[in-house]
Amino acid sequence: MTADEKPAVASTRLRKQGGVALWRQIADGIRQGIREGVLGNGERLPPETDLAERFGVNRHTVRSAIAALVQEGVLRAEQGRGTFIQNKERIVYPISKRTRFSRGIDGQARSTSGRMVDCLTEVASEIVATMLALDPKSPVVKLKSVSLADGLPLSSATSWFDSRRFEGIGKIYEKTGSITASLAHFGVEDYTRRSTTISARHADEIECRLLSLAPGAIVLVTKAINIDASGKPIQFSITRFVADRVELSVSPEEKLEAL
Amino acid sequence: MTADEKPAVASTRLRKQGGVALWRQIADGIRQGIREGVLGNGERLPPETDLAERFGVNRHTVRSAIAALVQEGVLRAEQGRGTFIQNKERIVYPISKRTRFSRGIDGQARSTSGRMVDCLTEVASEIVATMLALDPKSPVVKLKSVSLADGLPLSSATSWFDSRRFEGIGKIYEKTGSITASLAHFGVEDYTRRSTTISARHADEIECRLLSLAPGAIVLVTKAINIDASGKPIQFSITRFVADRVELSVSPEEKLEAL
DNA sequence: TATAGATGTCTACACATATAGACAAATAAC
DNA sequence: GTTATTTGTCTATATGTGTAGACATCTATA
Repeated sequence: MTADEKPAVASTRLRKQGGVALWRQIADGIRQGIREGVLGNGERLPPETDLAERFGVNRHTVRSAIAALVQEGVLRAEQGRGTFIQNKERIVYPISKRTRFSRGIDGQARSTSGRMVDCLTEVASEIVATMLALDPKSPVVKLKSVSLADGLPLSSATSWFDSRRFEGIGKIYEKTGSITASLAHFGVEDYTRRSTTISARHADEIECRLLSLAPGAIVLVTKAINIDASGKPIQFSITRFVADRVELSVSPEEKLEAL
Repeated sequence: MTADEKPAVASTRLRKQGGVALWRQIADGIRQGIREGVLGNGERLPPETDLAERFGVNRHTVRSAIAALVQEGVLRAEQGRGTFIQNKERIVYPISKRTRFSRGIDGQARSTSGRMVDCLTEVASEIVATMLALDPKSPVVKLKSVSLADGLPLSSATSWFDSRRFEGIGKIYEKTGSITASLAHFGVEDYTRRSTTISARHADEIECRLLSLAPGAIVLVTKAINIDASGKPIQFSITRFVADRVELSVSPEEKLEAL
């Protein structure tokens, strides 16, 4: 245990003049290193001078990065002692034929909840009408919500439902905080996922505010269609997951459960 | 056609002091707008003065953003005429039980190819050994490759194979440019995907170089295990997709084909 | 108590980013 | 040809980012 210690924080070489400040690249790097389990909860980060040398930058630059992460709640700095990890594991969110929010992250977080942000009835756009197999310009309910795990925002979702079939679903969701429970209220005993597409991009200002993210954060975007037992689409939703806190897992179907 | 025109480019409000330069945020915004189909191929971008007003920044800042996108090949600027979209559709990459690269994006690109970057035999890390169900420290073949569609880099993958079973797979892949063909060479008639996890992060310097990306670009990272007909893991791979050029699609299993 | 090691604060300077304004050069329409 | 529109280039200035060094302050330990 004398020569070279464990890497602790990966130092992939950084680049200037790319429009992304060095301190932000370093902050992202440290955050990612933590989420990938290089450093565990409560452990001490290497000293600022070490990090500066490792990343090949000035100590002040590292301090800017740390300051940002402290602001985010990822790190905790104590003068004279060091800087420590203040953190949770990245939650694995399974995507399968029977994807459900609360069931999916069950056991990974102490508490989960959904909060309604907005709900209104509107005329279906072309895309929404297609996704829900409705006539063009049918009335639809648009429900925007935020899901939390242990009090931290995990995702923000916008869902569309056939207004004629699910009128007032917003109020039910507001009470229950669960899509599954809300659909059950309208007689949907079971539903399955027909398709999911996944992409990734930077979070915009609204998402940053809604999900408590730092500028430049990444969101995983899923577009999904849920169908009822008869195969009719009942929900089209676009969900934005906080990429730093979530990992999507595409598993084989739960074959037996459907019987 | 007098009052308000179509939005053309979404102008979600920008933020300073976030460590990400305004011109980069604008570049990302325009690029995303294009990929989401707000503006079609060959169409003209609004004039720089308009964009500057729309984004609430100086014209020079917009010009920096456009310059970056021209460098990337997303836009083409012509003095006196305007700035035009120079673009391809985002390719949909399906992930299912029978995921295969060339088959997946078939029809979406005129040509697809795989190029080997590196191949070496190493001792399995703990993770790789677990994923391939091998004894700890077994010898494994590590194969790094880049996949292209129409000549543009689409993804970069690192795959591990049991060295005892697939010795020399690197040379076969180098010739064929196809994992499926290479596996077939070792008697693997068929294989299926057991699991896939998906996450997203910023590309590091190596990935930027390998995939011709601008700094700050996003990669979709999938970790997947493929198994043979008997259920034994034969390939563990980490693939980094260019988020701007790819959308992952999680579809229901192709039920009948397996019969 | 003294010392080493860690974070916190300050100054000074170089370079990148953003704003502001003016004008040149190419294109299209009249 | 003239004009309006649009991209390209230049200067100047203010602010943000990164480097460099010095020193203060807190903590743990000898």
